[in-house]
Amino acid sequence: MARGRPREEGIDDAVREAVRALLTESGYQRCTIDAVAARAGVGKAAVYRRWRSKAELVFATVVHPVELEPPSDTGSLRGDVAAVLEVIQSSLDSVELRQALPSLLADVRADPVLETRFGEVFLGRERGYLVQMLDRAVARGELSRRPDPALVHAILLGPVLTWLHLFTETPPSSGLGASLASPLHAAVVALGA
Amino acid sequence: MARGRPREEGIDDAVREAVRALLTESGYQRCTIDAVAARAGVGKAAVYRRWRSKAELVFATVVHPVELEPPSDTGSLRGDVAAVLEVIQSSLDSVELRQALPSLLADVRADPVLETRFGEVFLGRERGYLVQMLDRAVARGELSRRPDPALVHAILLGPVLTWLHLFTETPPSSGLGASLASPLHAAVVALGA
DNA sequence: CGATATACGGAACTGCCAGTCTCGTAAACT
DNA sequence: AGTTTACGAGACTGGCAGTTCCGTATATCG
Repeated sequence: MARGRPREEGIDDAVREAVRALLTESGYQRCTIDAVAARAGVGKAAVYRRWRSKAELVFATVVHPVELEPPSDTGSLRGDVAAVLEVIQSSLDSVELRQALPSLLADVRADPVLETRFGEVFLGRERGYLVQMLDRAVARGELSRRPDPALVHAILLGPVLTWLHLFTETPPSSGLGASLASPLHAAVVALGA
Repeated sequence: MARGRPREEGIDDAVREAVRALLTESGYQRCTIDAVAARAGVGKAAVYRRWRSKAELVFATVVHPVELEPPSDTGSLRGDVAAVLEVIQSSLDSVELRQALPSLLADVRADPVLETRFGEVFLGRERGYLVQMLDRAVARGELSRRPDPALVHAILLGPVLTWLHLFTETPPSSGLGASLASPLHAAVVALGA
């Protein structure tokens, strides 16, 4: 049984909401813990009682809750690739995440615990889905052998990530995922030929 | 004519060398200006007289000097794509740059002047070369129309960048650029069909 | 009931680091 | 000789992450 005064309900959500608002309004650097606590109407200690660091708080707020649904079996590799690209893109294009990502990645890289968790939560899960997708394609006879999943991962995730975080221009009107689906399908096919 | 005591020769190089050493040994965060100045046997003022900020110093040390040579005309789109991938990869896989890039990108994003210069130096030049490559392919009849250069840029740069900065695993033994050449050539062909 | 354990907001405090400024001195120009 | 700018050294400012302490509130255990 839990001893002492229990954690107050609602503080977790209030803090996370404050983080999202401040990230959107001011970006990662000016989203300070003091500002977050003030905005949430909470003491700093209550924040640090729940998350070990700013990076962990932001990670838990904007990355962890992203539910990567397993992309459904669309019946063809082409359809599966298009679906995966949509999932990847939609998981990356929230305003908060685009604001936070460069600095967050830097901080995550500096914290071994967070780096491991990032690898598992973000990359590992996505990689697993890709393996399923590739195995289905092999079973259908669309690929003669299963290509290196890491290469496929880089080929599908890389262009989306790079566009959203390095390029300043707006994505093509048809949508980034849609524009990439056809060429990247061809790339995967070439890898598995 | 220059008034007053002239800048001392060699300080620029000594500082840049100290930056490279400290980035390699300790990473961006612990590569502090105090440490750089001490290592170079120089006062902090001499550093700030030459570069406006830490981000600008690191940028000038590890990004600016990267000479992106125009990829030569290999006679085929396939060869050109392979050559471009090699240039991109080799411009990104120095130890210092891999250590610095996440934090450097975050700092560059926060400084409008640097962000503009980064876009011109790094992205703009590369983009120009891609346009030349695509125009040659169209002239040869390998592509029926010139695809959106920004999409091609994302497709070629994205996988390399993502692998080097997000993935912890080592590149395939044949080399990252070589492994990506064939599938990404297929992607470009699909885009320009 | 009282003792204990944990939570709360508020605020003071530490430590690190980027960036600025000052001092005494040196090296060029006019 | 006088002016201007550079130099190393080091003091200083300011912002922010993270810690600690205070007075208080709320739970369980005996």
